[in-house]
Amino acid sequence: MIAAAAELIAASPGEDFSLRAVCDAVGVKMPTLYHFFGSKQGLVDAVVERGFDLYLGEKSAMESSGDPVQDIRAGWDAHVAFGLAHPGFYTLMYGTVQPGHSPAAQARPSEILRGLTARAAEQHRLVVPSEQAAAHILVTNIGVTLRQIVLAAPDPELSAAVREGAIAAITGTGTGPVTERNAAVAATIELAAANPSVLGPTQTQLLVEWLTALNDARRTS
Amino acid sequence: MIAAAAELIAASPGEDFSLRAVCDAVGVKMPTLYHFFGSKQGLVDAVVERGFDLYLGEKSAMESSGDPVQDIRAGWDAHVAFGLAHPGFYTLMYGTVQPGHSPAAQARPSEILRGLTARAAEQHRLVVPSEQAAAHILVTNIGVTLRQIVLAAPDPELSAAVREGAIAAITGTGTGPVTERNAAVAATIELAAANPSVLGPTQTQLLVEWLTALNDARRTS
DNA sequence: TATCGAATGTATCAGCGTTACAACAACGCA
DNA sequence: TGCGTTGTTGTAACGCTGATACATTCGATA
Repeated sequence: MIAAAAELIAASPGEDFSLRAVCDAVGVKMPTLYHFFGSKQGLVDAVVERGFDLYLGEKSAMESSGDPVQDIRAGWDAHVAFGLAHPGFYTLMYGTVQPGHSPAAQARPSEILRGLTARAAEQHRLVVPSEQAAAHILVTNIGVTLRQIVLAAPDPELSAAVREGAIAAITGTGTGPVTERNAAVAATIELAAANPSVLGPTQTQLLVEWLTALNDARRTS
Repeated sequence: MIAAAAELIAASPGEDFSLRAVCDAVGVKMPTLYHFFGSKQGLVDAVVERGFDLYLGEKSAMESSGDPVQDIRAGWDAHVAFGLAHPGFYTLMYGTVQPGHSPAAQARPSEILRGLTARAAEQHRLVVPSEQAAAHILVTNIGVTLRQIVLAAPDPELSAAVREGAIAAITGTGTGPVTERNAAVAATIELAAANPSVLGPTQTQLLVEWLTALNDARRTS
């Protein structure tokens, strides 16, 4: 039944859908639907929940690269790809505007993102608090995805530009503390992490560890 | 009549509104409304148009600072402020998801923004094409505004951080200039060489070699 | 004054989300 | 085997929605 509703939603993204159409598609009458979901919002919530399951299913399929910032990059692209592939779902998940009521299921992807920014913060690679970095990434990621859906015009170049801009903003490779001496180390870490093919993944990993140690020593001195 | 509709929309942002409620508020019957607006979407379009008029009215009240990037900053803040002040309007203007159909009135603010980025480009202050810079600013500005409305949690700090991140991304004050990155790597090499006790002499030497390779790879790319 | 078109009220339609109520099946228990 | 309880489903209806056909009124123009 959820599948039928999802199909109708996917068939006309952004449009509203009729409970009776869902019932007809399943071959059931309306009280049955109300017995299980209680209201239309209940059905929508169930569909959204399934949407997040689908999203997280796709996302968890990709293993971690070991580098949190690289994982943020991959997560960003997966986020955009999911939104463009399932605009109906995505609209319900992130595009519905009801001040105060935000789907509880949104917490799960946000938690993953916060985990990544927290790891990045542990490595002293963020120039803003971990929470704000996660919010920064999330809000720009949602913004670029929703905009592409609204305009019905995928723009991978814009998505990549916004992604790198956001990452640069939270890692401080450009904005604020350029004058600080350890900013140079932070920028170098980012440069190495963003180009793992130059030294190879293993040496890059080691390099990042060394630079982190160097940065820590500098901070404590 | 548009005012009455606007009032109802403002009264319950994100919610749908009833044409009959509008008619009752104005003291008129439905055929009158349909005579002037043709359909509900027609009324909504008229309200959106008025919303943009209001928005541009506020915006044009502030004079240009003479610096296009500073104007982009001011425009960003005005955009967010308008969205938070009139979430109902803003949702209709930028938050409705109907692939293919985007309000024509959106073109006006976008035109202003494109004018600013074009001026910035003339001054050689952008590292991306003028059009992409405008899209970058717009998409992040909308994203941060919509998100604050959805969460019903104004966050000026986040807005400012995203704003500076976006501006840094298009002006290249952070990510772009290769020379700056090379300078960062070079500075890190000096730092490591000056503190061989942190990693030990052998690892420090290896680190310097790697960083040199990384710097060369960056320079040639 | 006569006429035409714009503006407006009356009444109605199909469709929507939601619900009260009755009918039915499946189960534990005597 | 028979009974009652519980969970599920169909019938019918309510009030509301956006939208429309039709008759009517009003004002400007010729």
